Amino acid sequence: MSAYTIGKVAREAGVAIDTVRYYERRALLPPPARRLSGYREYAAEDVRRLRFIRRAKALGFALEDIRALLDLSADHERGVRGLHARAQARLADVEARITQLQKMRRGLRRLVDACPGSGTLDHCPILAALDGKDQP
Amino acid sequence: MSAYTIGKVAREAGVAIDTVRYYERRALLPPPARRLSGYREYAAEDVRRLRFIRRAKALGFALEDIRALLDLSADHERGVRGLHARAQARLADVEARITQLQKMRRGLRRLVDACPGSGTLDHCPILAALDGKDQP
DNA sequence: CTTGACTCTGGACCATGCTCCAGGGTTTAG
DNA sequence: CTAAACCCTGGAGCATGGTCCAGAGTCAAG
Repeated sequence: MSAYTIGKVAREAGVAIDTVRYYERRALLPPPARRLSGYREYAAEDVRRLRFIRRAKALGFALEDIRALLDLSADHERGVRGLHARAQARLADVEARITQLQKMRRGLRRLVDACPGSGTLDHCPILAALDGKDQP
Repeated sequence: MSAYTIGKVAREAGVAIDTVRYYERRALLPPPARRLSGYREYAAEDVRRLRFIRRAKALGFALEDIRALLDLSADHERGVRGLHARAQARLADVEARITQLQKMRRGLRRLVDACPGSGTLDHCPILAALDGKDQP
């Protein structure tokens, strides 16, 4: 069992040292073992966990969500079901965003194409792109 | 021209009153007309603008980005030169966001599809999928 | 052994995007 | 006319997700 210092585990996982301690405070990482000196000691498992957190963050999960994901991953009763549901919810959200952004892209494209120089269209296609009745 | 009070415009757009004033400070909304009493007076256009802001925010745009988009549309309406280039820059930004979200979608789909939603954690690939060597 | 790199704690600080408050004045329904 | 509902300003406070710091102790290479 190679043991990592906080600096090592941070480098391996690609995050800042302060971030590691911050995640510990936020309970995304369990309180690590300590040397007699008080130095934190991490294991390879923690590197994996940190990478998991980083990737989940990149997928748009909030830290609280990620904590929930990690908790579920340790829960043999409801773990799998919960993970599946949460990933699906996140997926639905991402798909909705893509749809909206595509609308905005159409609006911007029209703007770019339609006014090579100047000339006024009465209605701006950008605002119109996201127009619509109200239940976002 | 029906005029809206700040409370009305906020309700119509689905945001808080304080948020409207905050957006004014951040120049996402132009300084509105005032009554003699000092009360702000808004028009239907402002409701539209606020809704746009809300939706753009839901898409993950920062307020600064949204301000840029709004400036673009305002400049469009008054035929300002240089619009074309800026619109193209915004378009590139939106396209980058779409690409990024599509990546997320692929990642999430892999998780959702691969996970049966039942069974034991050892068979749930979500954790495994978020694991792995490092090149995010 | 010394020196430079590393780690500890607790708390301050940052940017973003609100949200709330006090202590006023204004509007409007009845 | 009056009470309830609304609006004003300026500034403080909050949640998120970190980031930085001082002042002190620890570790490892040479």
